[in-house]
Amino acid sequence: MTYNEKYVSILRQHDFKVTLPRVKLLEILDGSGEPLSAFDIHKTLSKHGTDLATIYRSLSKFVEAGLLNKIDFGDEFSRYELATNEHYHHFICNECGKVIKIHQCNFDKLSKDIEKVAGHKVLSHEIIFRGICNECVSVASVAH
Amino acid sequence: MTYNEKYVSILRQHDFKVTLPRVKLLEILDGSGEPLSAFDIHKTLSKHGTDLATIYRSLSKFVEAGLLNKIDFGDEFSRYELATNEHYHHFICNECGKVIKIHQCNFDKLSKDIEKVAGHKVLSHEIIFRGICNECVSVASVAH
DNA sequence: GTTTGTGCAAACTGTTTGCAACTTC
DNA sequence: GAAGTTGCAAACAGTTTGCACAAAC
Repeated sequence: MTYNEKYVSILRQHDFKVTLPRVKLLEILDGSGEPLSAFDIHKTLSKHGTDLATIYRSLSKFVEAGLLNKIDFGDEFSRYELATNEHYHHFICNECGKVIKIHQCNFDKLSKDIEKVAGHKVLSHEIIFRGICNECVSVASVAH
Repeated sequence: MTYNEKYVSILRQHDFKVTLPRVKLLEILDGSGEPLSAFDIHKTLSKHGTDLATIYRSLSKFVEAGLLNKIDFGDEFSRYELATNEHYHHFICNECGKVIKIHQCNFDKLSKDIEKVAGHKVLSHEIIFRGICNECVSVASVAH
């Protein structure tokens, strides 16, 4: 079987065996602009006969290997996205549920402040913004 | 039965009937410096014969009423804390697991930036810091 | 041929729900 | 006494695990 070379080489680099469920899983996550749940991925992968258990097993191995990030928005399930070098956070639209990347972040300064004032060593931070996305904002203003 | 007047009046203010599980639940959360899970609360309340289901029911009603905040740190369960007017975030120590309130926050500015640049209306934000707390930092430095 | 991954079914864990009995107001 | 709350048991949803077979290297 011949797979998309991009994902094959990612898998090889991490000493993972190359299988259809894994290649497709990476392809799906890479193609999606948003973090996806195991269920989201299963919607597509089940067409190839792939089981949810297999998806969960790959997801957790890939997170462990640093290939994926696991994200928790406080709703029913965890979501996963490809890990990159970019530093960003997530904005969730209250209206449409869309998840948007936010690149603005002034946290180096804030982390240093916390370290100085309280003495805690800050190693990482996650921010979740909630509100109304630009598209839903304009829909609302037209409706009125 | 006679209960701590503080929690009785909170319940009355929100039109909740005053019962032992509810008064004690508020008392436990108020007494704890940290957000607690339903299980944590059950550890104490089960001594009075209170069921986990009752705790979950009260927690979700209280969250809905704005009395409590529900917090998700991405581990197995949700945590709850009394809602206050203070604005703060959470720091989780990687070593001891302690949850510490962080009052520093420069987000009004950042939120305005996001609104200006991307057009999303930011209504709220949650930040989770992770690292090593001041106590664990000093233990580590002594150990070396 | 050894190691690793897979599908299937069953288990597990945090949370929710149906219901009849019981409290609160 | 009407409305809301409780304990118990059973259900539920997302996730994990045991196992025998199969694919990757």
